[in-house]
Amino acid sequence: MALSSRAHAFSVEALVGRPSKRKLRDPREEAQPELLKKEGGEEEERRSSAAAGRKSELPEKRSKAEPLATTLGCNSFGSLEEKDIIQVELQGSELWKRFHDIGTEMIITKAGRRMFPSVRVKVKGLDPGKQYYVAIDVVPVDSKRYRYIYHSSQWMIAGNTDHSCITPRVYIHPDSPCSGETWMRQIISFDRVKLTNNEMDDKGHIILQSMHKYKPRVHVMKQDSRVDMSRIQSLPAEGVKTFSFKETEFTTVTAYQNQQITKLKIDRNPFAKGFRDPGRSRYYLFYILGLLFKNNHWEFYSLLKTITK
Amino acid sequence: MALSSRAHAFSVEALVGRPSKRKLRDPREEAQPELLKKEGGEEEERRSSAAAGRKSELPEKRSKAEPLATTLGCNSFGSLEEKDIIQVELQGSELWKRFHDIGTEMIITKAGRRMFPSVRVKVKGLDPGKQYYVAIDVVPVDSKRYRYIYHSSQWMIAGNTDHSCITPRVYIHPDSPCSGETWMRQIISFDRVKLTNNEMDDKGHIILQSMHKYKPRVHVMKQDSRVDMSRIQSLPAEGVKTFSFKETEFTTVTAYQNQQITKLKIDRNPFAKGFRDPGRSRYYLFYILGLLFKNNHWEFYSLLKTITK
DNA sequence: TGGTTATCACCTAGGTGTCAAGGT
DNA sequence: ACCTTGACACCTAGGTGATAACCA
Repeated sequence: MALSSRAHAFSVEALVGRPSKRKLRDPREEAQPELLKKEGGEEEERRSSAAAGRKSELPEKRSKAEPLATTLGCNSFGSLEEKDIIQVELQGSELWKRFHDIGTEMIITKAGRRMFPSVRVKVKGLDPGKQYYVAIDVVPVDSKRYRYIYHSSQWMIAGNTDHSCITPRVYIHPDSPCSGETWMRQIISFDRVKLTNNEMDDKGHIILQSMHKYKPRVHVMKQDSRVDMSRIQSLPAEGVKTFSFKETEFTTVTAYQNQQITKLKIDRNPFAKGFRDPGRSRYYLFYILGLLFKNNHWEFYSLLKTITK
Repeated sequence: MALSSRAHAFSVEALVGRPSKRKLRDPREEAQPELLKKEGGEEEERRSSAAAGRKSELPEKRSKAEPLATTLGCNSFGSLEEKDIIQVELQGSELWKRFHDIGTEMIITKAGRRMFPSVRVKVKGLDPGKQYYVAIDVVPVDSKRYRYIYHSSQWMIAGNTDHSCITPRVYIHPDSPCSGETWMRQIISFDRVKLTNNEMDDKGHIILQSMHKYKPRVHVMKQDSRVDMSRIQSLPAEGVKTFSFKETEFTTVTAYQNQQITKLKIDRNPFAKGFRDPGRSRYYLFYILGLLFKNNHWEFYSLLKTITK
């Protein structure tokens, strides 16, 4: 029945509170999957010509036609039996770019932490009748370890790391396997992927090292009934189309370094709503209202329940 | 800012409250999947001999060895390439039986309602290296409509219904497809299946008619790469092993009829914890404590937060 | 010093039975 | 008279950044 000292400390803090400095910004983008943005998906390991086409079928808030790299090769999957023009478009790339301009950071924890923003894509050019797996992994951008310099708000190289001996874990999209038709009809979201710094992780999370630069990659694979894809932990050697997006690069951290990143995360991630400034901490609200209901705790509580809904 | 009249009505109700009549019972069973019980899985459409074996490897609270029907047929999947002794055991059948003895009721709603208890099974006898789908559906037990007679606490036949023109929807376990090895290593839970009375449901829920008797069936199917199993809404004609359990029969309702069922659900379903009697309704607790903290709402609130954690 | 960890208050998301109102 | 519906209080489950303690 004793008061938690932590709770009290927290509430005092809340009373002092910082004033609201939040900028007014375009809401949603991450929150509303139905608002699609067109962005370029760049195929990795490009072996064949890539057509840089312009895309503008869908309306955009800020019309920004970006070059869209499409795959036109005919050597994928080791056969010629399909049109073979697979495109992958990043969704919500406006938000990704906003983070990228600051220097995206992703928290990694022992238990596993989701990415925000999450990787969401639309795929085109699949054979509607065929079965595909869609997967994601995260690979190092370089072999450097980084350090954040507060006074200059910059990331500096702080050393070298050899990633070559670790094969990245692959997260297979839970809808896999699924027909090309179904994949193409929906936005493919990897919002449940978790990143961890625990090298002994046994929950299938993606294992990364803190203070390093990485980029997510999206893979599209045709079903191979000889392999139990649902349980593999690394990619098959062939028959895989791989895409990545410059704006999704990030630096792994165990605590945010750049406060602008923190602010943007709080602003956009619904789960961080509790840290958005105005009305921060119900303690304060409760305290003020408490003064108004000195003699009727019952109505006090009822009113609070109603207001804070 | 006005007080919700509903909220007030509810709180008055809470003050009056019913006294606790809850019986002391064995906790968990549904809540703890790691406590396994052995029960008989009875194959439907039995074409071949079934061995009624005794099972007692695992300890039971009330030792109750039940006949376990196993499938020994050799005509499944249209081939002889496997051992073909698939067993399916219902998990948590103690709880199912408790409900069954009263007369299990399942609520169905327009939006879809989960089952409680949920169907959880263990499968044996699969080919570890082969891929399987595991699915569930719910079929009528008879063609009768039922009515609950309060004063006699009994279900009576109230009319006839023709179910013959509707094919039941199938819910494919989200882990499907998966290797026999993986299926056999885990408890297969269908806790996310939802039942609905909305014939126009477009969310893939299982559509049932209220006031009718049904039973869930578990299906085990070998993967057929020619069919996109992930999207089918009805069972394939062949290559399917089907199991059901007498104790999982239930009557569909839109509101519970038998109060013993309500009590047992509240007792066992974690999501109904708010209706367990002692301490029911925080309103009451808040009110009493409010009297003790007449002059310090701040500590009042802090204390409550601590206690109600 | 600089990075990591566990715990916390605060959220989102959604599964319960209750109740009053609606429907047939 | 009996069944259905929708709003609601109350939960479970779990995703956030803040914070302080910890560690090398």
